[in-house]
Amino acid sequence: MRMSDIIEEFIKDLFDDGSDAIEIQRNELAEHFNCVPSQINYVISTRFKPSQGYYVESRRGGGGHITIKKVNNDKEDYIMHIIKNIGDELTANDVDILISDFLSYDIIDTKEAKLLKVATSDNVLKLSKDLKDKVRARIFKNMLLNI
Amino acid sequence: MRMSDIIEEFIKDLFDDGSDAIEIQRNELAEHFNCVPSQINYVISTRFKPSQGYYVESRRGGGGHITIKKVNNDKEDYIMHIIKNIGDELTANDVDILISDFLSYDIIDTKEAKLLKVATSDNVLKLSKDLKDKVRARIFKNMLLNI
DNA sequence: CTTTTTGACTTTCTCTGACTTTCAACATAT
DNA sequence: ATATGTTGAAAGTCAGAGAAAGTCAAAAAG
Repeated sequence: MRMSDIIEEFIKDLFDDGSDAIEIQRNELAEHFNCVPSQINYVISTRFKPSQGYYVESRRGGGGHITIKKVNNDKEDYIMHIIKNIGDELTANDVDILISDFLSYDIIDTKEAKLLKVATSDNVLKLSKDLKDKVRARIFKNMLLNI
Repeated sequence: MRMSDIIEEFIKDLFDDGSDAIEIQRNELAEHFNCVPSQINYVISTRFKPSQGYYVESRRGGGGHITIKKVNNDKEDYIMHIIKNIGDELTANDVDILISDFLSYDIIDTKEAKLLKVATSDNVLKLSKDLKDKVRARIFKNMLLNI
């Protein structure tokens, strides 16, 4: 079996504890596998591309490291699923419930939550009941699509 | 973990009581972390730059010290200024112009831009002309307040 | 030919210490 | 009493050493 495949597998196993980001040290890992450090770069650039669902960051210098994040696209699936299930109308209360769900599933961050909430709040819309819930549904779904 | 990161964190924790300015003594801090004093300068110059929202002053000599102030960059002032100058109504075109200004001044990022735009677009609001521009103005201003 | 492996060279970030500058307090001379 | 000099206690600067990671092209393997 190829070195690269072994290293790939090793790195992927690091995600097994359920964390969505792991950190490695290039030299340390290279030493562990008895290969040159740049082999690690090779593995990362061929096996942990964005198109494969990973996002990579790094820092050089003393205490430097490489961080690999798993970007789960279940997020998008989940959002699409929600959007499909939101009808033509949405109350402010519905929005609150959805937002707190999203937050607890890490679908959105707190800033996005605030924006969603404020853009769809009764005070901001200030429309008649029948219009309000319809406009709110449209704004909410369209914003979600862009998160 | 790097020395610099630890010192950075320590200093940032000093702000935790809500104060917007803290004072340290370079030598004392260096001693506390068992590093050379100039390491403190390094941390300050790399982690407490104006672009990161901090303003630093110091005094040498007996009883000298370093003061670090948290400055809310004029980003907020600018946003407030804009909000005040937006009237009761706002067209989709106005929004486009404002958004591209914000982007070029780094007041918002592209994601926020998308959310602002989508939440205020004609297609999403789908309201009569007179209502539309009023609702749009309210949504836009309130979202801006939360960015 | 394509993918993998290797290593020489580069870039970035951190840490350190020697040397410099500034300030306040105290001392001395006019 | 005022001005000047001295000293010690800070903080500042800067360049070099060290610690990672990045790049790229040649060699090797498949």
